[in-house]
Amino acid sequence: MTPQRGRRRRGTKAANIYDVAKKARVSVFTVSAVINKSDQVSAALQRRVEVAIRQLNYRPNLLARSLAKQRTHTIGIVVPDIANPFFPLVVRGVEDIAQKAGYSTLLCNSDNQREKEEHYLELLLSKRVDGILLTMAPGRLTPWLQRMLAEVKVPLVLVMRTSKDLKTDAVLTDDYKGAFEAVAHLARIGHRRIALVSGPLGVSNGTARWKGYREALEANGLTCDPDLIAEGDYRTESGHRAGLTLLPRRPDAVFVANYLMTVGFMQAANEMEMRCPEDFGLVSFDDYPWLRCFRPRLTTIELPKYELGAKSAQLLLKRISGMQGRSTVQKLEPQLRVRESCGFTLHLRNVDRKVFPHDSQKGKELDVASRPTLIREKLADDQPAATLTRD
Amino acid sequence: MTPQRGRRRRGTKAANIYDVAKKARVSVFTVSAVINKSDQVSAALQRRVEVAIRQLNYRPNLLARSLAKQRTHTIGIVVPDIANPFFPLVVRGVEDIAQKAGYSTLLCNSDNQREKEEHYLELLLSKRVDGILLTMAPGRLTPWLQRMLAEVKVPLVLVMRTSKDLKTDAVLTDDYKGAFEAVAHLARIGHRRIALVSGPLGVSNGTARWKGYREALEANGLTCDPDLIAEGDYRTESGHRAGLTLLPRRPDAVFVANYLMTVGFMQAANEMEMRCPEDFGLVSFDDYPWLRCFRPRLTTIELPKYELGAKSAQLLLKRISGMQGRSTVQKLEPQLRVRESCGFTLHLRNVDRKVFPHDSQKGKELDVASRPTLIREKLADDQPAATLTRD
DNA sequence: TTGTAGGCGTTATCAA
DNA sequence: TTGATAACGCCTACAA
Repeated sequence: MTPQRGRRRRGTKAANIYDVAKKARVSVFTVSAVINKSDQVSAALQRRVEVAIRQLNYRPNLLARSLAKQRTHTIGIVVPDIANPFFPLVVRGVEDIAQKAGYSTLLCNSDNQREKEEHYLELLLSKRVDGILLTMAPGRLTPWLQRMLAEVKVPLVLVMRTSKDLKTDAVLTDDYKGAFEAVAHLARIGHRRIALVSGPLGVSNGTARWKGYREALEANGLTCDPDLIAEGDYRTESGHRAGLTLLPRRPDAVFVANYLMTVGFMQAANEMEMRCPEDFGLVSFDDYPWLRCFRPRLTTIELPKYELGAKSAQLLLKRISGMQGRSTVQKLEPQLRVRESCGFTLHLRNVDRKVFPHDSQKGKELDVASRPTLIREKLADDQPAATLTRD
Repeated sequence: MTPQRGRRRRGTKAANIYDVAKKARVSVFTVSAVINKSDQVSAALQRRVEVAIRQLNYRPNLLARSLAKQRTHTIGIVVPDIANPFFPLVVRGVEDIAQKAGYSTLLCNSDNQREKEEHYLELLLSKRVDGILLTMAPGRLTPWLQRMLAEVKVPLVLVMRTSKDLKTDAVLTDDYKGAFEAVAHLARIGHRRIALVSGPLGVSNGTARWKGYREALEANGLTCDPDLIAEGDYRTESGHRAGLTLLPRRPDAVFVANYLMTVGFMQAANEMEMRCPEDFGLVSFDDYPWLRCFRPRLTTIELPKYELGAKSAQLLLKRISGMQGRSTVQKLEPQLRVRESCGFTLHLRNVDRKVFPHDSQKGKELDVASRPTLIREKLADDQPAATLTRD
């Protein structure tokens, strides 16, 4: 009993490969071969098929193809929140690489909630994506899911955060180092009471940045005062709360572990009528193009977001195409970008101005609240012990 | 000849519905009914099936389901660039609504290139998405694709930009009105030579904002000087170029049609050592939380980004579930947020200070370069002829 | 209530 | 080179 494909009510649905075959008076194999450019079709038939395809406005059904080939050419990416300005560039990096390789990207927002995350992971597995990129929510993975991910053998690459529960590939930024540099810089220019607005400690990079902070203090002979530490959740409001708590304790400076919390922190400072860098120095994590043109211009640790996404996707695609070998952890280099929120020039004024010939040439007062752009940048190039940019 | 489903080499591949059926000693129908909660299964069998599902770690293959049901429960969204800070919130709005309705979201970046966009649209059609959200690239749609979109009858909602070529639903912000308000505000506070950094005129909201600018000038008895207009492409670099071109012509103020271009523009101002609002007033389009805490605090036209995405998705889902009726155009309301970049207080200083009792109470000099937060906000509430927020 | 078998649109195997 | 036909995994009319 051969299936009676051809007898479809014409016009109502999209043409399929059988329709094309019939119209071109060939078999479905031939059509399939033409579609997949399998060159083992005579030129004559090839042309006939192509004509039929055009006439019927035929478009291969990738769903059916995926089912047959057991390959969806789709990857899933689960991030906490695409609206957190950190992630768009990461996702863009992913999407660029994926699309070049013929893959589509399914986007999921977990809001850092384990439940949502697991829901999405299951969904992605059900959709039979070829691979998954994951920025894990805090907390531990359900053993359930953990087992499932292992059994199903879908390539999985962790992005930005690692997990004890998942022994897979990961692509990270070196957050320990970044935080260390940030705090070391603050210490170097004379700050003593350095506060921390930390990310959630349930997340690997939260603890990494926290550790960098602590060890940088230690390395600079400063003691770690618990009263100067506040744990946030990487969202604006937690930075705001941290500011309200910390600022009254009069730290010399503060290291804030991500951009959104810095925004909240600055908001708190505004409300309390405290100014940066006059009243407190600040180094923020994660840089954005617009930070160069608003004041106070933030001193930041730049994280290579696009590259992070791109590398993650590249690794994932390699795994998808069968690359074997132990799981890998790549760490990308962060970069200290010195501007004025750290209070650098504030200190310089009292210390040593002759280092900057450029300064006197300009014949201007070195006013922190104005735009000492060139001065700061010049200086950046001479900074030792840190990776700096010419911003 | 019944298909011999059951005889699969066990262990190597995921279990399917036949495996479950066999293990539970029932038919596939029963399994399917259980999976889809079709309640017409006796409790006993139901339990048997559920046990089998658990034992086999069975997970329905949504690919196969989609193929059978002709429904993928997936929508595609094509935006110019998710790394443009405008879009993440839009996408987030979409994703939230979609996921609540059981839909997944395929993300595509067109870079405003017709070619990429069309590539993605075709891909989405081939993937048989149930609907498409599209922020169109400049220029006209290929007649080819145009016809195809019509024939294939996939619900399509335009987001943020309309098109003459596509007679479908659209959800927009009222950009004409927003631009008008922005420029009218500048005129109202005394600026005469008002420049424009426009978006691409090949895009509907580019021309809408441009028109708003022109008519606001007219309404305020100002003439439109072509030398004070620069067309950008919504990206940072074009704003930078516009700044280098426009600033030497000494406009009183400038209206910049989106945030990224404002960033570029401010960068140019920095390089030219010109200050905002002292040397030029500025109103930017599109607001962000962090604009409240860096100086100059930008006066902006806020666009409801999240809502834009959410409404688009809602409309799309309705169409997907069969809603009939003529195509719709929804316009969301923009909102003027007065801060200091427009030069408001600068003018106030010379005009009328008594309006602000709060000011004198504070016993402070009204210094534009510092943080006249409360003053500005107070004032905002009294502003007529514009939708304002208490920021 | 449960089972059977055809259909969804491809790919892939095996003959011819 | 081509053709016929069995997977792929699920849904669902129709039968029992």
